[in-house]
Amino acid sequence: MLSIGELSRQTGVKIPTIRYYEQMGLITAPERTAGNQRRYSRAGLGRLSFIKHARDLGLKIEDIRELLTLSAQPDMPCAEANRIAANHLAAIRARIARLQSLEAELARMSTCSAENIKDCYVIESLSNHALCAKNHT
Amino acid sequence: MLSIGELSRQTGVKIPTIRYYEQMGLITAPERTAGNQRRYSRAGLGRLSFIKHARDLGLKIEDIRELLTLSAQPDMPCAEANRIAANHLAAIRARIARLQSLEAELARMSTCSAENIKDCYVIESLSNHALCAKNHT
DNA sequence: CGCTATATCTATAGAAACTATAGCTATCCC
DNA sequence: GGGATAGCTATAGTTTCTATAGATATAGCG
Repeated sequence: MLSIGELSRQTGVKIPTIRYYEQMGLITAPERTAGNQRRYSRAGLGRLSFIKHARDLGLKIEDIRELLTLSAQPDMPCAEANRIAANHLAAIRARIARLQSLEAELARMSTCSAENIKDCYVIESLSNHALCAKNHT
Repeated sequence: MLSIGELSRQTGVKIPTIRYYEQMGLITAPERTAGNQRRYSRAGLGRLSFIKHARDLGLKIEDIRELLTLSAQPDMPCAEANRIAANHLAAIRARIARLQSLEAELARMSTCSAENIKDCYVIESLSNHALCAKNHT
């Protein structure tokens, strides 16, 4: 049985965020001690880790809720889970592409050695329109 | 002179967002028509594009405010702008790495052809802890 | 010129996903 | 048993927008 603090340490999810998730119905309310403190089981840890992963990977709370609902029904076909994953795949590939062009741009920028702002790559680069259509979503 | 709607179309920033930026002091209040509607100059378009770029690239509003302030002082050294860019570079490289491992994971996931949830990659992958330390920030 | 469809205006509220605060209560450890 | 540390609830604040309502302006057409 884990206290909320331990659960937080083990999952990397902050304490108020755990309580927030409980309030949002993403995790089920855990047992309480006689003194009203939350005590989490191993299953609770697993579920929160699942949520943490999914959040880190950019899934929205509502998507996660769907996945959790799905995963609670082990005999349903997994097409729906696939759909959710595939949706995110497209979005994520777009993000990667954008970030990579940004990376190049920033790398160039941060080597700028101009003496003053008017010749600074950073400013110029952010002002420059030429690459908009290609680089941004 | 551009109306707010045209400015929105040309920059891809939504109208309420433009007004929000004005309220936040990121862009200066533009001229108004006799009937009190905003009319933007070419300079206004440039500035909003700058902001749009920076936001797309993940800079926080406060960072952008700093950059805008800096760029208004063309004789300052650009070390500060460099610092901001370099800061973001590290963060962005980390994000790219994470997203790439996610991409692989999702790509694998979304090819899942299990008949039902209990064998579905998507669910399993999100439940699996083994790769946490490596894949997530 | 007048009319109507479309665009803007302000002010306010709501959304998403947390994060922080205040004031009070449990637990743990020596 | 007494104090440090951790947890409780409820509420408010943060960030970056987005939506709505009700009123006004502007543009295009005949």
